Amino acid sequence: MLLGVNLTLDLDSEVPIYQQIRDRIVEAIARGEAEEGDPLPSTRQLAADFGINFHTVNKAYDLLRQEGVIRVNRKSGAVIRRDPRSGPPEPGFTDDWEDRMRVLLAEATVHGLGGDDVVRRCAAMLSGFRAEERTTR
Amino acid sequence: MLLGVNLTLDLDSEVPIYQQIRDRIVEAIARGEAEEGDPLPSTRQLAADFGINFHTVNKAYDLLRQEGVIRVNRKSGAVIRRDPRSGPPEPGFTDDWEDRMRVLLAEATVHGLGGDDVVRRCAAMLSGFRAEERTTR
Amino acid sequence: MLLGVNLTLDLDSEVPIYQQIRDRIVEAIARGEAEEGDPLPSTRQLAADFGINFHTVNKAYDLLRQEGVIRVNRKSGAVIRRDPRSGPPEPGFTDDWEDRMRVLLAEATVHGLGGDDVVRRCAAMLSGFRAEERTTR
Amino acid sequence: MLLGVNLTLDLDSEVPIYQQIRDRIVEAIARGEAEEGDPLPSTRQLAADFGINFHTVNKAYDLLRQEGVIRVNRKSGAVIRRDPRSGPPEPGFTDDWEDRMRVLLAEATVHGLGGDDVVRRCAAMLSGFRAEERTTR
DNA sequence: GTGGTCTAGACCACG
DNA sequence: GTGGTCTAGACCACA
Repeated sequence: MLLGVNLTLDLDSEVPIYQQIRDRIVEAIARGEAEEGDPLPSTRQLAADFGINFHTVNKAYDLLRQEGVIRVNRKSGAVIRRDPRSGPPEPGFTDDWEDRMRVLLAEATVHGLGGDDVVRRCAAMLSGFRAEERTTR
Repeated sequence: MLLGVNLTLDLDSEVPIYQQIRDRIVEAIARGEAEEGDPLPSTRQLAADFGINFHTVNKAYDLLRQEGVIRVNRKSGAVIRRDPRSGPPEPGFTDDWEDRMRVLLAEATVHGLGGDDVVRRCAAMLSGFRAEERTTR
Repeated sequence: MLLGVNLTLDLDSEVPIYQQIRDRIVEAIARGEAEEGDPLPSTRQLAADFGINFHTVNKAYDLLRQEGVIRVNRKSGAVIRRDPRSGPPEPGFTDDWEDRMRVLLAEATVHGLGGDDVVRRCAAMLSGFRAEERTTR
Repeated sequence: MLLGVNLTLDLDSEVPIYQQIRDRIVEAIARGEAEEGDPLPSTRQLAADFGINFHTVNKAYDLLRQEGVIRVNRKSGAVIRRDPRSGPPEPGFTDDWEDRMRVLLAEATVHGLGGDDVVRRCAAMLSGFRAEERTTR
């Protein structure tokens, strides 16, 4: 699967570019567009595709490597490391994740999104991941 | 309701302090600890309580004001503007919120948190908000 | 304690400069020259002292942060996080450490350093740490 | 003694492959699995066994040759040069070795491994070498 | 004044 | 051809 060509970045966003790259790749893996062992574009290639500096891509890949999402091999570049359904999360991840989720849920609540509505939207997005997964495979 | 005394900030976190203040206040409102019209602590008061610069608190309040969560009067200071169940979210909010939620959900999926587990945790946190709400009123 | 002025770097070494900075700081902490909460020089300051780029120092500090050795605070810069005697090592550290130690011990053995000699030298270096610790405090 | 079949390499490790080969061979010699004059597998043979480039193996052997661990004859290939107990280390080796050991010991100290614990682990690994040595001969 | 981000370009290590 | 290191300088976010 050719990852990288279908990423959409907003170079003017306040969200750092390297963070956007990381987010898009995590989403792509969740959607099942890339599975364990699949290669990512080379840092310089991806940088050229988006007209950004390769160091920026490098930082995104390094972040993904620290998170255990990809492996970086000197020869073949970066490849997907984790399969979406490869066991329970690392201890420590869930706590941090719940903290961030709590803020996001509180925000929805404060802005008038009902609890049922929120849960429905989350479930929809999650099954959206699985639906794409079935299609692209 | 005395908001502010029970805020917990981590001055060494990588999350900006003004963001933490904003997050804690949003959470408190979601939990129903403050309703429309309730006053927030003065910026100088809150800054003194935590030994931080009052400009930092100012920035947090300004962010909340931009988000439509509080109103700032010259005389009476900052007060809660919205009630958690006072109507549907502003147009534009939901799109942005879903973008951020999608990243968080993808992250959970990639790290091996099952969709059912995720939905269950979200629902639990949301009903946690409502439970506290009932108690504190 | 003024850390940084007494670091010695070899800019021509094959060992990356950022790695040398990291190593020297770890050694200084082991020797007790800096304890929990002590500040490190600012990245730009340390870079200027050695005539190197601040990005290089940045990378060293980032490495130390990932290892849990320092905290990086937006206001006050980097400070020592771990105290040399603050509890057992993280799980996973020891395995990796033993792998590296095994190679070093094998190397000594192959080059004719006797096991007793090796153990004696290690013990001497370790008590050297403690001795300095006692002196500088 | 058939060296090479029991080497375990991690092609995805951040440690260069040639370095891993060198490390494994040094460990094998320390364990007494090979003594002075014993042949190493041919570079092409070893490369084929692991599906790696034979230049990589070449680099590892060249490194070992520079370190004085093996001799390379045009005809008979690479053979072990030193016996683990064939005399004192070369001048210069010990200084360099102690520098690297100091870093490793400092790291253990900083991460909370006690000095006694460290010495005990080192002694255990060293006698592990000698135990295997006795068995395999 | 602190660290963080991004760009740009050079050189090296690895395989 | 791949990633890693280092340099250099600009601009921004945070407190």
